[in-house]
Amino acid sequence: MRQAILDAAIDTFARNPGASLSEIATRAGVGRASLHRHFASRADLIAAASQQCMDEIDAATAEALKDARTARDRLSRMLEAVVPLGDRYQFLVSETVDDESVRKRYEDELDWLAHLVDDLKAEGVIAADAPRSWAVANIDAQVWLAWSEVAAGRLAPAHAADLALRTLLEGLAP
Amino acid sequence: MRQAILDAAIDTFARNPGASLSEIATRAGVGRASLHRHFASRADLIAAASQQCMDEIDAATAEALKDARTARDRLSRMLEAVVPLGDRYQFLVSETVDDESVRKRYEDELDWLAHLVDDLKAEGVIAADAPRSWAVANIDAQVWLAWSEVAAGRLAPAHAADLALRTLLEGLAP
DNA sequence: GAAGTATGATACAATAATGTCTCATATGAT
DNA sequence: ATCATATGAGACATTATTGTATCATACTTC
Repeated sequence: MRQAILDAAIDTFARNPGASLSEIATRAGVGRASLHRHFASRADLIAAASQQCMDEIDAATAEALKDARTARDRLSRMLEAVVPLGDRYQFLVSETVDDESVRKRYEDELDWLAHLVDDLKAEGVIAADAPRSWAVANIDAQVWLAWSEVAAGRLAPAHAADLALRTLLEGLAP
Repeated sequence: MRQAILDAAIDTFARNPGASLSEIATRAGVGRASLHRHFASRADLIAAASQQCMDEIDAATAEALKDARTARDRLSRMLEAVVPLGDRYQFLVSETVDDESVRKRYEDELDWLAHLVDDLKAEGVIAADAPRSWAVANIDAQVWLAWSEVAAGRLAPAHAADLALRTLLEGLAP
C-alpha cells in the first residue's frame, strides 16, 4: 500500500504540484486516513517520494555505467537505464519538489550530463558546434518522450531507449 | 494589467495547475482584488487564458503556412511560428485546462501534425519507419525545448527554430 | 486643484484542504 | 472460529483559498 501511495504521488504531483492529498489517496486506491498513517504530512510524502526517485535513478545509473568504456557507451547505457524511470525524472524536476538537497542532486545530474556531452563531442559522436545546454536538454527530453510513448502503449519498452538514442544522434531523417 | 495577469496565469499554471490566485496576482504584480475585477473567477481566468493561447497559436500558424508549398516548408515555417509560443503550448497541454472545446482543438492540432508527418515521409524528409506518434511527439518536444532555451537566455531567438528543425531531422551527430 | 476612476490592502463568509482522531468493519494470522 | 491488526469513512479543529465587498489612497483627466 505504501508503494501505491508513493507511485500515485509521483505520477500526480509531476503533473499537478498543487494536487490535494485526497486526490493522491483516491488515485492510490486507499483512504485518506491510511495515507496519513503512512506519511504524517504532505511534506513527508513529498520527501519520501523524492528520496525514492533519486535512489532509483542513482541505482539504475550506477549499475548501467559500471562497464561503459566510451562516452557513446555511457550515453547508450544511461538511456537504457533511465528511460523506464522517465516519470521519476519528471517528478523531480516538477515544482512539487522544493528541497535544497534534491535540487543540488539534480544539478549534479545535469553537470554529469554536461560533461558527458563534452566527451561525446571529443569522440565526434555529437557535433562540436551543438550548444552544450541544447544537447543536455535534448537528452533529457528524449528520456521523457520515450517514457511517455511507452506508458501510452505506443512504443515497445524494448525499443524505446534505442529509438531515443537514434533520434537524439541522427534525427528523424532517413 | 489584464495582459500581465493572463501572462502570469499562463506561465504559472503551466507548471502548477494548482497554483493559488494569490500567487498569480503576486506574479502579475497586482492585488488579488484587481485580479478578481478582471476575471470573476478562477475558471474565467483559465478560460480567457486558454482562448488567448489558442488564438495566438492559430493566428501565427495560419500566417506562417499560407505560402508553404512542401511538407518540409510547412514544418519549417510552423516551427518558426510556434517556437516563440512554446509556453502557450505548455499551458494548453497542462492539467490546468479542463475544457472540452480546448481539448478538441488540441487534438485537431495533433491530427494536423500527424498528417504533416505523413507528408514528410512521402517527401522523404522523415524516415518511413519512424513511428508516427514518435515523430509528432518529437516535433512537440522541440517546440518546447527551443522555447525554454530561449527563455533561459541560452539560445538566441533568431536561431531557435532552425536549431530545432535541424535537431529534429538530423539529430546532434556531426 | 477638483472630480472621476482605478487600485491595493483588508475584512468577511463560504468552501476546500490538512492533520488528528474515533469507530465499525474488513483483513490476516493462528 | 477467534483474535489481533489494518482500513475506510466520517467528524472535528485548524488553516488556506476563493469570491465579495469596503475604504483609503493613488492615478488620470480636465
